[in-house]
Amino acid sequence: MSENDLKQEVTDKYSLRGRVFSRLREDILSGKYEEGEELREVAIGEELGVSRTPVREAFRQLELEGLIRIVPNKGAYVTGISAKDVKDIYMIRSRLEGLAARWATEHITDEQLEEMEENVYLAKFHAEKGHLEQLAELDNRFHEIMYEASGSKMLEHQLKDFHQYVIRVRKKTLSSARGPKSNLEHEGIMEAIKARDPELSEKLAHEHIINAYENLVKNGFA
Amino acid sequence: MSENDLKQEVTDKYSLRGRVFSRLREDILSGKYEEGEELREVAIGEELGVSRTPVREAFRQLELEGLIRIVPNKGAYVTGISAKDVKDIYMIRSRLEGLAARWATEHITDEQLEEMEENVYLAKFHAEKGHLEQLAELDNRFHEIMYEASGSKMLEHQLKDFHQYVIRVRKKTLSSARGPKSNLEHEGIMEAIKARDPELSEKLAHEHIINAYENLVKNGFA
DNA sequence: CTGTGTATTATTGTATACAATCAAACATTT
DNA sequence: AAATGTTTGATTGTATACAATAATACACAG
Repeated sequence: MSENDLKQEVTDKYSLRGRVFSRLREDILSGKYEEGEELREVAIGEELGVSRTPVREAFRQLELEGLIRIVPNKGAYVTGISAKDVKDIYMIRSRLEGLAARWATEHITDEQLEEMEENVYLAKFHAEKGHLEQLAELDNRFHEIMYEASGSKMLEHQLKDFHQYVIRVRKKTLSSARGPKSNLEHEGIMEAIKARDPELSEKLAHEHIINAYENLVKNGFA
Repeated sequence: MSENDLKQEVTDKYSLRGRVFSRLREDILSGKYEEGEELREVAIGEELGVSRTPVREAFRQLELEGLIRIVPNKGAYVTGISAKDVKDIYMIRSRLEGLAARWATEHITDEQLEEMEENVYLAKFHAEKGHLEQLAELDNRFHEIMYEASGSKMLEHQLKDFHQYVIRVRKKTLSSARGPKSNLEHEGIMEAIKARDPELSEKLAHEHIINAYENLVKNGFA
């Protein structure tokens, strides 16, 4: 719910521009458009059945989201992320996720905690079955719950912005099978939150992201 | 230099849209347009002598920057920042500035270190003279140097995004005279960087932002 | 007088027409 | 043949015209 809360502000999915924005966003993150590829206004417009105007406006937004780079009078190009960028992102996230965990410890509601428990429980099931797809989905959701539980729109916004990069990186590394271990760490964070121990939850959430990054490196990411 | 580096990508100051964007940004941050005020496309366009098209595109960008909020089919409104938002921003910044200081310790160049020393030295002078305007300017610049010295475009981008909020808050509190104390803390951070002590520089930079926030609260910010 | 429905008007959303810019192919000169 | 100038086509930048939407004022029924 709160997922859409923020997004709708920005994407406005009932306007053409909003639909173009969402669609392009998806297509870039899913890898349909590759790094460095040029996006032409008319081509995109024709493909989606709209004029250049909404496409251009969507471009401006995608640029600020960091997904494309617009060179004046030339064109729009899908941005690449360097290995250094990825490392920086994970390090920044490690700090912010720690903060989110701390705040979640202080503000989480009973409903949110319940969803978290359900999430961890379900993930354990899918981990045993080897359902990587569902596992990735639950992983994403776990973090979102924590962002929402932090009670900070500002922090939630920041972290969700980063999340798109994480998705892109996952596509590249073909979602390495860290699932089970990741879920164990989620459980640890959750227990710290339940125990109302902000110090511990922050520490664990911080380490969780560091571990995720190290796994990424181990699995051959540049 | 690197200041414009990032900004130009986004603002493109030689296009009408870029000029509209920069101008509106300034006007909102300077307080010309107040919180909640509605911005009409034609009115802004007429004032700046351009059509609605570049204005609309600028609006989309300002929305993602968090300066205005666009309600579909209704209008664009200057966003307000709540006391809670300000607190969250400072807490988030405290983490990220700490990280910036740590990375700066590892990557700072001789030139950057020199500019930092000059900055602290000059600030000491202006602090004695009571030149609040220059002091604020040098304060901003100190942080920018640190961002640049961090060697991380990602982190630099994040922190500069937040900076606009800091400017807005300053306008509200009429820049309380924390100048001298702040500069002393800058000096401490710089010394830690010079001593190549990432642990210490991170800790000091972190505390620096916390102190800035507490001063804000003490000086009557809600 | 109150509440509801309708017309009016202002404003945003989208499409299109025109201007400016850039890149590449071609021609021209040395 | 190499370097430079020029034309051409494609693409973005901007302005304007038209469509859709929302808020307001007003009329009218109860």
